[in-house]
Amino acid sequence: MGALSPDASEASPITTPGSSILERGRTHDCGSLRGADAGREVVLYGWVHRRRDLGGRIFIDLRDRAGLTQVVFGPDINEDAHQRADALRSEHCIGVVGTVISRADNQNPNMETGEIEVEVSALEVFSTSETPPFSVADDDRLDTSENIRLKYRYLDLRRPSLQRNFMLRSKLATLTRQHLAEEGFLELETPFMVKYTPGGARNFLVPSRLNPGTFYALAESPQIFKQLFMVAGLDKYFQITRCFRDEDLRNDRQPEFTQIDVELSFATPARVFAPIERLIQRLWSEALGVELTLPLPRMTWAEAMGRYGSDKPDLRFGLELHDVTEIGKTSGFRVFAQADYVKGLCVPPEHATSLTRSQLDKLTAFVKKREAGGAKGLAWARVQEDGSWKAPFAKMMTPESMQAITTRMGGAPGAVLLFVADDFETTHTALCALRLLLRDQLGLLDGAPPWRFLWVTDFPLFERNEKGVWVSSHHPFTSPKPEHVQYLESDPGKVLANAYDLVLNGNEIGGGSIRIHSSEIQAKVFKALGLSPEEIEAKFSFLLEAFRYGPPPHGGIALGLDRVAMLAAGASSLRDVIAFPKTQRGHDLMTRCPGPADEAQLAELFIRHRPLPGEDEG
RNA sequence: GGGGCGGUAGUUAAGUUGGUUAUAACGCCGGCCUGUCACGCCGGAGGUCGCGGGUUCGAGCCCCGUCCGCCCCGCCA
Repeated sequence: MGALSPDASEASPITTPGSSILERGRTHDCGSLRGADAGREVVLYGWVHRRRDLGGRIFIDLRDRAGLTQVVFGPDINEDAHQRADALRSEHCIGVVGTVISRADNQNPNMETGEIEVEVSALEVFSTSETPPFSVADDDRLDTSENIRLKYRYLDLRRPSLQRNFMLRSKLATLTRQHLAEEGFLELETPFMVKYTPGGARNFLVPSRLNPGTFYALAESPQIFKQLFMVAGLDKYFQITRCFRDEDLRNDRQPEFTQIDVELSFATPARVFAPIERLIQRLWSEALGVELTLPLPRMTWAEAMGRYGSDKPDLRFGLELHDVTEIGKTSGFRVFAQADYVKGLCVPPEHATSLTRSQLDKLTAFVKKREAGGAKGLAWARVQEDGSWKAPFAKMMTPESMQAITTRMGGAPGAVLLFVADDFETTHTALCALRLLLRDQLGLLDGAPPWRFLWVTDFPLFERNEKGVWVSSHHPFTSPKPEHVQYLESDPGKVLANAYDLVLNGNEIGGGSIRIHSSEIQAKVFKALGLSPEEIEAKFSFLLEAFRYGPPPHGGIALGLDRVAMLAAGASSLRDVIAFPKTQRGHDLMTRCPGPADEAQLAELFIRHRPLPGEDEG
């Protein structure tokens, strides 16, 4: 992995005193020498990973991004080099000339290059390093805070584990280009500086100096442009491109991120899925050595919500939701009888033993929290040996209903049943959150399959915003399923879309749709969204105008390269696969950005800053 | 906008009921060491307790404000 190509095939003997080791060129990287290379004279470049000074013998682990090689200094090997090696410290950047020696019975099995070491005949210190704020060499047990890492990002990026992430990311990007090109896709570019589009994600604004008082927006995605490529007949487009969204950040959300953006004409969902599945299969095969079977599984949004309470279910483990609403109606227990939905999880006996009373109380408190759905409560029951329930509310339930629920949920003796009874949204949100909490608390991923991909299809076309107004779930150009066009006016909530997400292990890694190419249907969708002709004209006139000139049926998808890389690398944060990420407050701690602009610059842009909160006017 | 956790030596952490010289580990510096591989041994240096204010005879510790980092909700595909 990540071999660095040599600058010279073999080290030439040093004939000129003082000749630079740099001039000679490296013969090998620090990860490639093996026993078979014994006897060669080599030139290596790298950083001092670790130093072990035994007095008459100084060992240095020399590091570059390809690996580590032990180099040895001694007075009997080379007096001058040994003396100068005395001053070597962590992270000095050096070059060495030396002879590869087989370590025979003294090999280090923990190192890839442990069969050999290099006896150094000449050392050149290219540059010294101050004591680093954290140890690059202690990569595997890194013990420092995120702000120190981000402030010294160039040192953080020296850590082998992060270098592995970025070498993997590079491979994913290269394979993506290669694969999509081979599938006949054109790599085309779209502008970053675009027209501001209200709605959807908040845009970053870029003031126009040439047009005072006006602004570009940084593109939140190439969406409209890729559709225009289709109108243009540049069928089968892709791009690995940056997108910008001025929204609050998360572990898996950065203000600028990279999408693998794809669009094709004469599209059906299946024609979008096929090349993307082959791409995913190739990425996993060639970058990770994992063979995936195609087609990837598919599930409708309704089924995903019903079985997992989520539109991005983690399929690596079971613990599915069971619907017992109907049985609840006649159960005698008013909480169940009066709820819109009663659904539950069945924790099997082998995991239920750790669910003590105090644990169950904690789970109850958890589902009541706002961020976990804000359910009114959690009802729990233990299935006894005879099939009866031990539950605080058991005496209010009819034996028949308890038996029916146990059967429905597959509750063996010893299992714990957990119920939420609430409206649709709360019930599913709470049980989804609970399911994921139990995944981690009960270790349900032990021995689970590592990669579970899923296409989630048939999303609702609209959802209600906080004001109860219908808004697009995806974006306003997403096509309704043909058989649902009839409900656009009468019952918008019932309309499903030709929209889909690609989910991996409970993470959304991509999403797309078949677009509307019919002006009549587009008009109906705009109408359902309550957009006036004036608004439509102001926001989308150029696209609608383009659609007057023979737009092909088309559709596409965008994959989040950062998230794909994060999951493929086994990283827990997007920051570990983005070279120079922002903090949760959008700061770059290394460059101290964002920062104020000086008055002259603002004046040139005809911008005056308003008083900040707490700042006096003028 | 909201909730939670955190900020003490270069780093990571401990710091009792508010009490006299703020501890430890790693790192760093000096010395010794020819087979280490997280080398070892001996010695040493190192502090704006995030910042500002307050309470107090006395504040790392209590109170108010503020900044920063992380996780989450809202927001965002």
